[in-house]
Amino acid sequence: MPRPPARPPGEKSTREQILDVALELFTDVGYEKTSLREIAERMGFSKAALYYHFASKDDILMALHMRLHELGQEGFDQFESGEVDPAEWPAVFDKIISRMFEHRTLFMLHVRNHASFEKLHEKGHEQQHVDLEERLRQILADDRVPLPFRVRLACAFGAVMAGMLMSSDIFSDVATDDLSTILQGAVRDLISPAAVPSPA
Amino acid sequence: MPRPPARPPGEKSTREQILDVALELFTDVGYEKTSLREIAERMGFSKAALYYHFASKDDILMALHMRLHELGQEGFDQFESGEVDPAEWPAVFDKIISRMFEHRTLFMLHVRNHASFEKLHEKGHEQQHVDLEERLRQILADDRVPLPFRVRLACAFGAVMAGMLMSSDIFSDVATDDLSTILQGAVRDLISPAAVPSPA
DNA sequence: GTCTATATTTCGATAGAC
DNA sequence: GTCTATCGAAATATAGAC
Repeated sequence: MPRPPARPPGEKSTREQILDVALELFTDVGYEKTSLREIAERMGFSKAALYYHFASKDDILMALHMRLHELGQEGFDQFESGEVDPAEWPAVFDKIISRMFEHRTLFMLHVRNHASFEKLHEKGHEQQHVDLEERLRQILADDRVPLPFRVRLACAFGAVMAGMLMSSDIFSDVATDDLSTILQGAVRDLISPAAVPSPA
Repeated sequence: MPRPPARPPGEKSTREQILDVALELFTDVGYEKTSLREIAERMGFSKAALYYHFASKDDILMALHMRLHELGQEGFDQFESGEVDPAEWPAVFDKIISRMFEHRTLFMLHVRNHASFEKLHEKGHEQQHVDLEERLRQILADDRVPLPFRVRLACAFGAVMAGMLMSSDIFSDVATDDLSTILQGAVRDLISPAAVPSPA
């Protein structure tokens, strides 16, 4: 079989470098507004060269989608395995928040380009994988969990997103560890069982 | 002076109708992906007719920006007027959440098209008004307020956003009043003074 | 206020040489 | 793996009639 590497260790493949550049541009310029010419320019080669590494522009976006998807698998597996025990959620969330922080750009990419990702889903790019967003949707729609709890769970994700968003902006001075700790405390107040009134 | 109306009461002007259509399309298709042809089609007239009501595509987006901006003025004025008394914030937030809920699409438009709005700001579309986002930024950057509190304030906005996002999706069955109440409770847990540990 | 027709630009994608 | 050159599609915007 063909062996791809023969690359100095610790050095990224051209393909991965393209994805890094695309991630940055797509996130703060927007997917539609970012042209392949712009990506190629930053990479130091021509637009056509991109087509050696990716079949299309959509293909680049899809590759970034997979990055997040693989990341999310582990996190969500913890959530869904076994029974839903709300008492455990804060602890589980602590880990999830840390992981989200490490790859916050990836999350922001999705928030900021929601429409483009939906188009991707509709088009021929059918994949047999269960979408990350779809899994969250299922958890939030689970009738066995009281509604206030589920809403607060959604809020928790939103809160972390907002914190991450600001971390690269207003709170950029603050150490990410401190920020992460504050966020964990906030999420605890949101979804710890004591905070959620049980329905009548 | 010229008088515009002569329109049956309760009926919206063509300009406002265009904005309504644009708001919907920009929000769930995306600003860049939405073509003027698509807007015109829904309006029942041709693309060129749009240019009678708006100078450019950007001009439509700007008009929608102003809608949110006017909305935000009142809310933020409460926040900034007088001293910053954290004890009052939860009460103030209750009102703000209600207002945000009424116009949630407008907020989602901004979240989902952040890059496009930034472009608008850079371009020649200089306006003398203080941007809504800029005002929030200033509040969150105010050193007189302890950091954990400010981060939690950011979280509160994120939480409400997430709740609103889901309200048109997973929680679409739930009455908006119920949802609003749950959100208010969640925000209280996030930013009530008791919840925030005072710094050492 | 709305139309048809068209100018202009930009972009994604392909072909084929090296 | 990267290049130059180019095609074809689609979009914004304008001109001028009605």
